[in-house]
Amino acid sequence: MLDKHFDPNQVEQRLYEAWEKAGAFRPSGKGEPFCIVIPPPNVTGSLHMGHALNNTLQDILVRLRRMQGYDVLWQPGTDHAGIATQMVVERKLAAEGKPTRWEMGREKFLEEVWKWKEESGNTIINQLKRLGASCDWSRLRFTMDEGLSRAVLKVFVTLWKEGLIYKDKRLVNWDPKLRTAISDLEVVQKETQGHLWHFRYPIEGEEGRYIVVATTRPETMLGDTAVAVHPDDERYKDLVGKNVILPLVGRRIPIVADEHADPEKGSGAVKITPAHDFDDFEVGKRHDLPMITVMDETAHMFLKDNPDFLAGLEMTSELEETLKYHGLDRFEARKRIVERMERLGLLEKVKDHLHMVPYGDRGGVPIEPRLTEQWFVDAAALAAGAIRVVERGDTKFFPANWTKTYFNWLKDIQPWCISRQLWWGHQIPAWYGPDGKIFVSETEEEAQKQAEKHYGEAVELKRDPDVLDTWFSSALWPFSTLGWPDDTPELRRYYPTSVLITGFDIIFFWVARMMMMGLHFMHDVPFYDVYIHALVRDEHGQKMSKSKGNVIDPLELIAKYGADALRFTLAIQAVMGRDIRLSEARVQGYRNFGTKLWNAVRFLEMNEVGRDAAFDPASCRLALNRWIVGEAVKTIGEVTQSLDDYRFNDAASAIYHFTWDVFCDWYLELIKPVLKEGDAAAQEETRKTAGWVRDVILKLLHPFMPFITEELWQRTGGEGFLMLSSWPEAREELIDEDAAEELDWVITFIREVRSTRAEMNVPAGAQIPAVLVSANAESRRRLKEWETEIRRLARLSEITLADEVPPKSAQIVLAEAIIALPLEGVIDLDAELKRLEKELAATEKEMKSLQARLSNEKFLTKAKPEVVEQTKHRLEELQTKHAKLEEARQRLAAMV
RNA sequence: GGGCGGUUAGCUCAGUGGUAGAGCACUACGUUGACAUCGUAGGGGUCACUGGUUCGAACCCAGUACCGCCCA
Repeated sequence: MLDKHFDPNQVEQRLYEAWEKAGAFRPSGKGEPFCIVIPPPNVTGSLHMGHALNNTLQDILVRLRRMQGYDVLWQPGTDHAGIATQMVVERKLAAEGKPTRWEMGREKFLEEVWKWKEESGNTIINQLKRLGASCDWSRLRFTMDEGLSRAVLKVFVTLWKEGLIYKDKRLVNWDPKLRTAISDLEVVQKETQGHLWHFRYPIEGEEGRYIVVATTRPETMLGDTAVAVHPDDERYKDLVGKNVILPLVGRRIPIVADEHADPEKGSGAVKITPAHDFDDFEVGKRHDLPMITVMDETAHMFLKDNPDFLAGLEMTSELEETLKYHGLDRFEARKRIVERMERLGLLEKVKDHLHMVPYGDRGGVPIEPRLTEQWFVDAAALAAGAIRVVERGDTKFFPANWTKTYFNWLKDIQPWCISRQLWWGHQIPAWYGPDGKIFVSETEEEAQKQAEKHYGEAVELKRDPDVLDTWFSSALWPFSTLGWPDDTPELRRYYPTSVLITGFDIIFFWVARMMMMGLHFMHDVPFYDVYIHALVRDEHGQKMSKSKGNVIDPLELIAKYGADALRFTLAIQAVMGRDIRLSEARVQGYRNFGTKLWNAVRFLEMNEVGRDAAFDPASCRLALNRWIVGEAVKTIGEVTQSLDDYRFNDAASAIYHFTWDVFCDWYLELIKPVLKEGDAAAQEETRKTAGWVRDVILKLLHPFMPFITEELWQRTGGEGFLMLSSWPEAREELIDEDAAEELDWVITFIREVRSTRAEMNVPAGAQIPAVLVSANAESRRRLKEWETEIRRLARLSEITLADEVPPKSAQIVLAEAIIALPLEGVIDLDAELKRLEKELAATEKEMKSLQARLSNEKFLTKAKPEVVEQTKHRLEELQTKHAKLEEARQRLAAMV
């Protein structure tokens, strides 16, 4: 006998281990392939709500397809997460009082990272298991394991040979805290309240004349190499071609005409610092200006012994003063420069200024554009294919609006900076000869050979110290995890994968790049469908963040309510294209749903409901059973179709509604009399039907709530695992409309009586008689059939037939008949009169609107015939009802 | 500035060109040996606003307002 409640903590781990031990997560090897590759969580990660949602949705699909007989592979793995992991380990070393990475050196540091990875890298995997994720863990991969690293090398070398990877000296986004280049995508713009300083730059040879430039970054002025004005700006026409003397430095720099200068903004003249600003860099290239870097890799001023800075300068006391800024942090330098300019009378004005400041998303400090040599992927070349396949529909986005976002980015794509000045990651397979000549190759030996061939003798090569952007290896994930570059059976069988499930925040970082790489190396899309899910917010719609303190920990909710409850909550709220607001009350509600199911099964168990594999629901004779079978079939159809369309919320709602509102509330209540005192044949049929419907529920619910359903399956003697059983079939021929109509009559009867009793303030415990008046033959038959059930559920002592409504009755219209509740002594006649009048009014209101519609010529001619038919039918029903109600009202009025 | 989304019950949200829905919260009552993590009944909505299309609009279109996100 089952306990009253399901205890997830006792069951989840045991079941999970049993599944895993039995190999239930492995592909069956039979049926059509179905494959999902997991968005690899960072090895540093621990499960947050986003993971919980992402993996719940994947698990739902994977479990569904498995039950449907597909050959399912859910490929798991983790990402080495270059910067994130390196930071975690650095922090750990610092906390332990160990030397910094710079002190211990690259090799030693990497040992520490690997050690950390072995110890802590699987935390999130274990957390995914708690969620119930049915990944094939025997195939767990890591972006830096041997096979995947081989894929990375091969891709890099191939793209290099094809000219799609190149090295270039360009201005890049530099994170001065992490001391590495980062890609455009890793830069976040933050609106910041700053200042716009207006500086006077003296015109050369025109004593006392200045040009005013406005800047938000005074510290960069030391690297100015021009002042730009708009070519059409009348104010400055005569100055173009002249020079200014850069204050504090003494450098002579030209005034150039360039459209970059906006006459509307500030003074209309702008200082140009090509080595510290992306726009200025372009201006510098157009006018062939020198590019002077004035900061080092940590964004401290770099002036002394800086040949670029000092080139052509005369040593003055002014310059000497400026050189004291060497080694200052950029913001301190800014302060001092502003002060000094003011002292010199060169600060015309300062205005508050709201502007965007670029921050590194990992380091959290403003990035400093920096002129360096980096490796780039020619993303534009690869993007063309990635656009084409989505345009053609080879890969579809769900919801479709993300397609546009995807296109917008790809159509304006910039070169992808893939080198990082970090240590943790795939080291770039490039070696340099003594003269700087580059040899790219998968192995050092091969590079040596190339060099020998090139130089005619063996030379010492030096390997590029940089590593690749983490997303470079992630981009290969759908094929590298399946074995590429080897031609493995898995690769042939599961690529392209069926669907990718991920968040919108990594469409550019990951989805687009997988598409580019997949097409280039596999000559086919990496996935047919891309389902983009929303963000999980707190219950007030706030983004969860540590600083706000509103983070809800999925593991806590799992501990409290079970994994099933959390999963169901996320699934039923997973509406396409809309964020999820998660509240604990909701999780609790779905935990209660589990309890409800648990007790329903418990009830069946108490009534000796078993499981008969040979039972065919088509053999049912009782309307009750034919009805519930039909309802179950409809539900099977809805759940299946919804999941096929990625409408997780609709699927979850359908099974929830059927289980609670139909199966528990009505079917189980209605079978109680049968099970207690029905004849043997009816009892047997009902037990078998109930068992069959219970199994349909367990199966339909299993992808959402794997644990409780599996447990119930086991506890009711189910063979094997529920998770490996077959998905139910929606056999439409089992839907019996007559049975549905009959049960609708019964249910309405009970509902109406209950409602009337409550309104008449009949005590809940009181048994009262009812009289069915002017019933036709079919209603009489139904009443005979259902009397026991109706009496029980409506708390009626007896139901008799009559031609007249007994005096002092409450009256309920049910189709052609009236249910009268003689309530002599109990009934409040005025209350009943009011009740009837209220119902009359509602009926009349609806009738009026229908009549208006039906008397509209255009409606009759233009609306769909079935709609017209429906409307007429409904009006007839209402007219009957109205007449009955009116009679009832008059009868009652005569008594008052 | 460009793009996308949102505005429906007290709260959180579904929803479809043809009778406005759920969960939670609320009110009343608790009775039927599955379930009080429950049951029964009930109250509560100008579907943001303004136009348009349509026989008919919460739904389609256009505009406005406010909120959110992404990109520059």
